[in-house]
Amino acid sequence: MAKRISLAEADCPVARALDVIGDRWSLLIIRDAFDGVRRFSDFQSGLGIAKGMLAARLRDLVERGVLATEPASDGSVYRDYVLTERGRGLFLVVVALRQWGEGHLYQKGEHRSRLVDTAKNAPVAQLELRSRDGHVLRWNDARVQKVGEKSGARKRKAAR
Amino acid sequence: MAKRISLAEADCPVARALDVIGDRWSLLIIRDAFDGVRRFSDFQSGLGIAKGMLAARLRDLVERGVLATEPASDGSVYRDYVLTERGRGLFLVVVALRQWGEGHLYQKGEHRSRLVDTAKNAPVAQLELRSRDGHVLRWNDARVQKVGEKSGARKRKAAR
DNA sequence: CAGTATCCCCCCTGATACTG
DNA sequence: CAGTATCAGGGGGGATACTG
Repeated sequence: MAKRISLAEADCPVARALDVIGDRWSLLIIRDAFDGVRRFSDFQSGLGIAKGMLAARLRDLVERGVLATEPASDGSVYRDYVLTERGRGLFLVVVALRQWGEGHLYQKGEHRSRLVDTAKNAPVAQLELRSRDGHVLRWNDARVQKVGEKSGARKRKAAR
Repeated sequence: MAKRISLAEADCPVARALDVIGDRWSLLIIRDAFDGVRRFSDFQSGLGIAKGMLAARLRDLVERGVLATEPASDGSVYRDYVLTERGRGLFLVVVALRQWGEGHLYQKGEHRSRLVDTAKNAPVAQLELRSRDGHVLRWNDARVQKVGEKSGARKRKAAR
């Protein structure tokens, strides 16, 4: 009894997303994958995660189509773990988390890192939500509606 | 032995963020808080979460400064749970997750919801990472550097 | 190096019952 | 309604040993 509730079929994209990457380790693995980490031991030493845990998380992420295995790029007998298209789609999630962490989870004077635009080498990249005509949207400006729903129904971001 | 590793002091903003909201429920609670949910039972019925779990998660989120309690707005003896400044900072995280879930976790033809700009009532809001001069950054365009670090050191998104 | 296997503890998680 | 208390199961999570 008391089986863990699956969010995979929830009628909310946020819930479905959390069903896939809503745990302590998955997004850290994905963050490292964005950094170019591909090998088991590199994930393991970088994260300080137990090998069994790492193997389980990698297996799940592959199973859910976020990562894929391919023959090792260096010709060894082992596998590389690389982001799929679906996995690369998580880029903005990682950036958003990073931005929040930088802005809200450090003490004054503590060491921190920052996203930079490699073209300009300018440390200024900033994640923003914009409407199509270019103005920045804040929390109060955005709501959720069902696709195709007419503007009459005034639900506030229901999406349940 | 084998104590759970805390990520709270990790030297990576993503890890710190996950230490706070890296679990199955926190971001769903926060999503509902953005929707205007403030009461215990509203969270509970909306999420289908066990009461004990919900109480624990709410307590943690308050403890970590994401939510705050205040006297109930309707004058009852109970408390409301509202987002703090820090909590509101998670808006883009929720939006990013939503966007990813919408784009990658639904079958064709399945029902889905969408973010809209309430000013225009246009269902087109899109999260993007832009450099300060306005061009959209993709994964390959962004790296992480330590604050103040000169452009010499060519680490790819180290941030460890 | 890249895992698998095993052990084991703790805590996450849900269910139910109880209180004011 | 808004929780707290308690229970029970399973799996997260780490450590270590083992295999190819």
